[in-house]
Amino acid sequence: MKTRDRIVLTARQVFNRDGYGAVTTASLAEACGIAEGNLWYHFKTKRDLLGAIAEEFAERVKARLALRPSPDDPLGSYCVMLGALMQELRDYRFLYRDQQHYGEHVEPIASNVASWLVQTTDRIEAHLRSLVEARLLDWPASRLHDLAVNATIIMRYGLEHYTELGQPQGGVRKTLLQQLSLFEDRLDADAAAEIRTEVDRIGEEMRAAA
Amino acid sequence: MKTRDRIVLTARQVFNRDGYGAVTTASLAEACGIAEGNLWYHFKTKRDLLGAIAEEFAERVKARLALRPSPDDPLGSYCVMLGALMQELRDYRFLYRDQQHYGEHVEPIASNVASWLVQTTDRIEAHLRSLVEARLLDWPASRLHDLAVNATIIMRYGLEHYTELGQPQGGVRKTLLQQLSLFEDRLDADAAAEIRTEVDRIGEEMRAAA
DNA sequence: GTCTATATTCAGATAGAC
DNA sequence: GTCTATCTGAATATAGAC
Repeated sequence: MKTRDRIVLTARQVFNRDGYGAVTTASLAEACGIAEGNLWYHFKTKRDLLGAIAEEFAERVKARLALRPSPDDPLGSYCVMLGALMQELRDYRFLYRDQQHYGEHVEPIASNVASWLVQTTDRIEAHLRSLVEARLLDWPASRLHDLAVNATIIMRYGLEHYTELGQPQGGVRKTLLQQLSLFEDRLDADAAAEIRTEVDRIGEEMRAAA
Repeated sequence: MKTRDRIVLTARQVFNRDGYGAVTTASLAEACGIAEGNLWYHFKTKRDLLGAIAEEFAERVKARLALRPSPDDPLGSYCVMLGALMQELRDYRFLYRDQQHYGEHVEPIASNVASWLVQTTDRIEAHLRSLVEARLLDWPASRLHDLAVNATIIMRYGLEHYTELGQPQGGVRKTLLQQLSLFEDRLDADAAAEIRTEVDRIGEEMRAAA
């Protein structure tokens, strides 16, 4: 693996763990196993390194927003979207969390974050509507948007919530189950069981890769 | 107003606006209209100043957690709790938001935050149960806890959510309405109307005091 | 209690050898 | 491309006069 790529990867991990502001270039170089000066060869400023991570992030967001509901398999495609969203939230957690600290002017995030959030809710709403159309979910169309907004907030902040509770272990699974609780009672029983199975699988998979 | 109190008040405001880490002691002194050296007379370190704010905060949390449902007026006492919670979230926003940056070791927050959060959910659940018992809300007891957790997350992170959406104006009102959408369809129509009236009042009051 | 002047610390960044 | 040595600037904090 190229040194530059290793820096980007390592930086993302330590930023997620310790926070962008708390990570010094000295400690980052040590974590990468290179001299601090070498960092400045690959990235002219700490902010440039952040920009490289931000571009990676933008690609992931775009790919995730492309995950639309499939008419053949509304349940499966919904679960795929859930997995991609939670993985993104965990892998780029510091970007979601430390905005205040690294400042608001990191492109391409700054000019897109509001739009991405709107689209995220929009996709969630589309998936839920697809479940309604397949008669797996009994939910009035007029209240679908509110449900999607609630699901967005629960998932967006779920990991932070369980960390604050002092129970970060299995946060992905807990977050997804909490989101499910928004509408599980109106869900077809078999569909609910299938989602729960998928949630356990996603939670397990992401616990392993943590 | 004593200089010390003015420092604590001003610091809270600029920390909320700019973030704890982004506020330098120089800029804080300027905002207070005093010399920087004077700051060090009143507080030995920046962290001590943070501690003073944190103690104020702890008092507010305790007072808010004491707001239990009243059997005489379940609806009114619920609305009072909502108002107190949102005001606390807005007045001490940076404490909720910047934890990563100021570090986790600020007492009395560090050792209490998890417990406070549990109790917050517990109180919300008690208020909702009280609405159920008064037959104003139709909600199964078995799903009451999930509802309370969802309401907690929505309110805890609502202001951040609308800020991220680029729509911070009226965030308190929007957050409370979003929380209401979790269960409004199962709520007695008159009760729902009364809550909406109160939400508008709280939102207006807190917009004025911003 | 409040001020001005100064000290300390350290993170971010540069220079130049290898 | 990587290293060591060094610089700069800003933020926190101290000293001591008023």
